[in-house]
Amino acid sequence: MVTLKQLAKELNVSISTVSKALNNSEEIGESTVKRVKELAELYNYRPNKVALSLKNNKTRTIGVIIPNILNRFLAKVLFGIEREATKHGYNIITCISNESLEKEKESLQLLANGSVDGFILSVAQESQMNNEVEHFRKTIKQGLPIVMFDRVAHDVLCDKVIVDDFDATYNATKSLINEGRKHIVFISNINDISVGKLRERGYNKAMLENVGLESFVLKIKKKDDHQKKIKALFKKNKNIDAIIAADSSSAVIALNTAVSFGLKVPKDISVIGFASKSDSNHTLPKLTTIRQHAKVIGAHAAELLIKRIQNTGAEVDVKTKIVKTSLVKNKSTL
Amino acid sequence: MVTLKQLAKELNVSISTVSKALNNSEEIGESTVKRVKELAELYNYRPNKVALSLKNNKTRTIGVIIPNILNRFLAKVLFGIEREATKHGYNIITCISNESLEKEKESLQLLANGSVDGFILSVAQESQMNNEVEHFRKTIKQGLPIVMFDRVAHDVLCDKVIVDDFDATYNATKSLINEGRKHIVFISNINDISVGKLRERGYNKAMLENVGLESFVLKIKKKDDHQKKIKALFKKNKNIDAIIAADSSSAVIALNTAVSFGLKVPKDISVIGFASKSDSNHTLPKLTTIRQHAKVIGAHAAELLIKRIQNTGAEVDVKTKIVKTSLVKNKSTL
DNA sequence: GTGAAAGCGCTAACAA
DNA sequence: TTGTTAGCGCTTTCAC
Repeated sequence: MVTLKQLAKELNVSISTVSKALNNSEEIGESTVKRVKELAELYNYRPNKVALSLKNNKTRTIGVIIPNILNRFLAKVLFGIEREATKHGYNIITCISNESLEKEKESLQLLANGSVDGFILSVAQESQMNNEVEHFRKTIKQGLPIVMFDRVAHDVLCDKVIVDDFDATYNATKSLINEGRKHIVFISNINDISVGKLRERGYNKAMLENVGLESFVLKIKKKDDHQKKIKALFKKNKNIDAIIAADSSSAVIALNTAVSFGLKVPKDISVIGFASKSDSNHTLPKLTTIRQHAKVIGAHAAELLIKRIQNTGAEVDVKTKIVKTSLVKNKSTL
Repeated sequence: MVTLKQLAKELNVSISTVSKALNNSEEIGESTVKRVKELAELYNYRPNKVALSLKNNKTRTIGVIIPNILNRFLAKVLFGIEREATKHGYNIITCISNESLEKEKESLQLLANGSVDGFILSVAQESQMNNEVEHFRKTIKQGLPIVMFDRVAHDVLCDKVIVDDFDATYNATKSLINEGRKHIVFISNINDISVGKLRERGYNKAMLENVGLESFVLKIKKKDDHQKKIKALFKKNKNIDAIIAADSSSAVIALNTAVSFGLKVPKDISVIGFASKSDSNHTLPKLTTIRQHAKVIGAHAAELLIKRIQNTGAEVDVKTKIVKTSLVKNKSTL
């Protein structure tokens, strides 16, 4: 990499002259500016990012801590973050907590050494289960803002971007009830995390509001054989006529299992699930889904963080942005 | 963030004393070391990463350029990279090229300003289609090593990690032939990229080797309705008894379509596809898959890059590592 | 055993 | 109009 020093030497001017010329300072003479710019162009000069970071005490880099990159929703949020960040001239350093509290803490600490200007994260399952939030507070106290999305720690004061999980499941369940479904089962593979619980509550509320309907919740644990559990459900309960799934795996497996059991979807049974467009394009019939607009969530998170980074001093109140889900009706419901 | 300067001031010693004490230099007196370390601990001192990077002209950061984060395989490789990098004390800056040559170039250029010590990347579709490699060469010439994985540019001199695409499809096709299948269709959604072409060739070779068998390739384009195309295939060709898919979408859709057409899988028809474990767990019957060991690929790529970064000067020959796929037989084949 | 000073690449206040 | 200097945080050589 060429440096200002080398350019200066070759041009027989001082370093600061070169710097100013490149930054279009009014101070420098026209001809000098031209000479400098030409040489810089020739050598493809780029200001050293590290030096700038040190000078400005700003890295223009965001730390993103994701619990699981193989989760389609989270990957999509990351995509949204990356795009928005790039638009504003920020890079992202990605860490994967792997749902582990320890790794989450480490990543936070490691990047809080001047590597990043702030964080965007979704809380690891383990952290949520243990209700551990001190590491977040500590980071914020150090002057590094955090924006949480999806799985947030409600008792940490910071910007948040969340989904209307409760309402989404409530409304989806109601739409199943309106179809005339009586035996609606809620299946969830994510009961340990905040959003999973919210979704269950939304379902329960809708069911409770309708006399004669009884809640029926099937919780899948990580170690369970997902397919087996759902097959067993169908075997034991022949009268199930609707499924609402809190996660895409449960939704897809439930739909495919129903089909393989000879049930007609959606005639005999409806299926709705939190899932992506791609999930719904892979099933036959196409799955009716609750879409979370992951990319939008990512973009909002990035935007909130960047605003906060650039507003240090001006103590703005923390914001919680709710990104509404959409119920996209496909062929797995009436 | 606390700096050495602040610690030095508070302790009434010089900055260099503090620095040496923290780095366990023999020069410094025992008691001083103790005092320094205690205060550093108290203030939770961490050496500023940016300053170190500037000093050492090394960032301990890897630039990763991924064409598409929503592709499960690529996401998994990223996971592998992140894990290996973290193990070696490296961070990763992730850029998503979105299959665009322009974005790929930009990311490369942007990060070549001192932000990273090297790159790991998989070539964007557009770059492969246009056979554009100059930006890679330029980056390498600038002294920033590149490791390519999966979709590689064969005529760029750099380390590579690839999959045995040709052999994998060849062998998988042979295993279908050995099952007694006669009408084996190859479906691909990735015919524009290098690996897609290799996979097709492997299939063709196996078919050509067996008299009486005829190649039948169905190419899906990005803008096509994936489900419709595959449905039409089954409608027009009632005698298809095996599918081999170059990508997971095609595999999953083919399997589900076959089932919905009343075909018994695997009695009437076998399905094999390049796919992940999770894909195969979502279908009924479970999909027989060609596994690419994405995490291993990521880990190898990171390892290769880090070795090369740390070996500057010692001009090691470029390596191409082939990570063998495994054919995991599930219930969609005999 | 401790400190001063230089230097990594850059910007900006100040001097000339 | 151009140059000198200091400083961002750190390490390291050299002096004391």
